[in-house]
Amino acid sequence: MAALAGVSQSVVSRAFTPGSRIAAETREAVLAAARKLNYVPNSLASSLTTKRTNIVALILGNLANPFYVHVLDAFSRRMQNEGRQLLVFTVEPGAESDEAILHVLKYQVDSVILTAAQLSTRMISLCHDRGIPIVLFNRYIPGSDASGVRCDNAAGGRLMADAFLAAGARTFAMITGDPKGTTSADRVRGFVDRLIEDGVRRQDIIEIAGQSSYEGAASAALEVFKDRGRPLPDALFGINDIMAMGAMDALRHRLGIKIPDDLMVGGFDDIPEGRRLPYQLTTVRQPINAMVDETLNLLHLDEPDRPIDRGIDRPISGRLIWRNTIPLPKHLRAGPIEGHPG
Amino acid sequence: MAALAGVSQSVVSRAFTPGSRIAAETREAVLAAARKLNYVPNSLASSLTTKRTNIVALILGNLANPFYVHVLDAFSRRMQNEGRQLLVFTVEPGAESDEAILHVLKYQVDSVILTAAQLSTRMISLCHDRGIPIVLFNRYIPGSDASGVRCDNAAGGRLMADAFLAAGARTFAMITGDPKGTTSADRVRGFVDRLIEDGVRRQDIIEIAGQSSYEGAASAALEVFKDRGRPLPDALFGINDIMAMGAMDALRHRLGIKIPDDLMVGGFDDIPEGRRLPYQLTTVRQPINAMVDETLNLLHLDEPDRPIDRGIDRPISGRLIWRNTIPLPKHLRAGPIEGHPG
DNA sequence: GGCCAGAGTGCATGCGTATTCATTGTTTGC
DNA sequence: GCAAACAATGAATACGCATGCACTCTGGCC
Repeated sequence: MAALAGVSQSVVSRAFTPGSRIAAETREAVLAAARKLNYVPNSLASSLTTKRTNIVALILGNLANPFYVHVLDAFSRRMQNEGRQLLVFTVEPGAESDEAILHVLKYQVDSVILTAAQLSTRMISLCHDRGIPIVLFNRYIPGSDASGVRCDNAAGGRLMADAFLAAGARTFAMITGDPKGTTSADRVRGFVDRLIEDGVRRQDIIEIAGQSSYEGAASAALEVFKDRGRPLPDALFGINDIMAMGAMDALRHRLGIKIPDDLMVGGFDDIPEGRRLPYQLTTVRQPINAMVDETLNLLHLDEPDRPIDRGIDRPISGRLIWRNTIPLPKHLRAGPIEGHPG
Repeated sequence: MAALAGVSQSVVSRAFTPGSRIAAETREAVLAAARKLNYVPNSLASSLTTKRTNIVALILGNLANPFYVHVLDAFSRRMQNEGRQLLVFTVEPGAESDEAILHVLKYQVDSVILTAAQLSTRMISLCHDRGIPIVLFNRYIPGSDASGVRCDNAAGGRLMADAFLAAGARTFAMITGDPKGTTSADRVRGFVDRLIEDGVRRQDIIEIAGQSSYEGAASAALEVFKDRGRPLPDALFGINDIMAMGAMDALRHRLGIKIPDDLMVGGFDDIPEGRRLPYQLTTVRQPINAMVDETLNLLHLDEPDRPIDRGIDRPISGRLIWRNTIPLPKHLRAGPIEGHPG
């Protein structure tokens, strides 16, 4: 202990606690001594009394989707700026997060951000009972107590349908991911609803189910359209960008399909990878930064004693980003379009 | 405290400590009670006595390079299997990690894995003095006390030179990243040495420096070759896959260069993204799993009292993976080639 | 039947810090 | 100049758990 700096342990503690009763010069002296002795306070020991660890659990399910890498990056930076760190838990894509939560509890994290798969309501109340807020990122669990931040996926699906319709498409395919997740389902719902409203016939909308990954989408798309197994629709909606990219590559390079001439493609997320030259993917942008902000708001990390927000749902609107995989309709060609390269 | 299960606190502690003196049935009873009460031991409190937190710090510099995402994923899975978790620290690419280490110390991590940028020797001894091992992943700091695991980058550079030479290239460009890192420099050194040995003239090897990212490589490559600013060499060595991919896309889509007909391209890392159809990148594979294994070996997480390994350097050989960005020389066309799609 | 070994348990203490309370020294107000 | 308010500090305690030590109880042995 650095009480060898000539003061009591209490004073050392106060020196490192902003806003505590200590003379400015004493604090300086203690900090100087600490620097000399390479002393760093043990924040785990302090958590015994304060009940705050400044550790936030981030449960990740699918690092194969770059979207979640950017989410991780965004959270990590924001947390670090506020003196907190992320404890990362990896869960197999599609698996339950329940076991991960049990480990989370051992570490006394201040709160939990869940980007992965499913979570039983039992685990949610387990955390809530201990005063640990959970925020579901980009998913929600119907009827549960957990709060969530998400893109308004249904509205985003509608935006994509609008884009395709404006470009003249009348037959459609959707390539969808995890059937258990609400995210994919909501996007599909908004998309289909809008098409039906416009008079598209149900049989002109086919669904292709694949693993939620580049490779999953590539092989699923290939399976359906190879050997003229099915006539090509006008438009293909990838339920997220990485799947749209996988499908695009497979169809172009294996089947020689031209995009957007033979087939229009739309994605969802607006991951930076989708902007790259081989893709130039028209997509619905998820406002990651706004979603991260809103998540941090719901967590109320600075107000430990605040009662936990329960069951709050914060849908945030996405925006359509026009690029090259859907021909821009004439009436939109007037001014410069955001995200459009030329 | 769950001592309300009819036993003393010591017994509860022993029930959760494998190998401690406790009757099997007592343990069962305690665990049953714990389950009923949703009790989970506070592993931070126990760290006060045991000096083990089961937390390992992972310092990341560049999540924009998918290679490090895969590294993160691999470490996370391995750690979780052994009951440990990763505490993630994000550092600006190219920045010092010193400040991050200061934060690391607060959390009393069991050890540190560093994949980012530079670290002063002062910080290294700071950790070592506290018994915290550091392993540098894919980098080393000459003359320092820290141990490191890395791909044999110089040898890998030679492999790539071999491949280009075998395919008949005589003029070369390299697109390089972080000038402060040893990784890029070693690959360049091995590459150039081999070329010189083969009689290539120095003026036939140009170096293009860019930000170590897809976008950085794309714009750097474009800058050099646009408007016929320079004659195209026979071959381009991207110091890592993501940069090779960026350069490929820019040159193909902006300048209409055909790969490998107009220009051969080689990468380094063998990230899964490089296998995708638009790239089919010939590259040097970094054996991530072996490197992760070796890192865990050096950490000796199961032997806390073991003296820290100092200054150990573990270079692991990479392997050339032939795909489509370098034409396969005739004498290699006999059998099936690993990684080659057809 | 008496002794001893050993298993199983409880008690007490320590880990490093935050915080309450009491104490001391200092300043303000009249 | 004196009382009262106040600022700064130290002593003591609590946080949740691991662990050394002492104790009890059981069974085995001669």
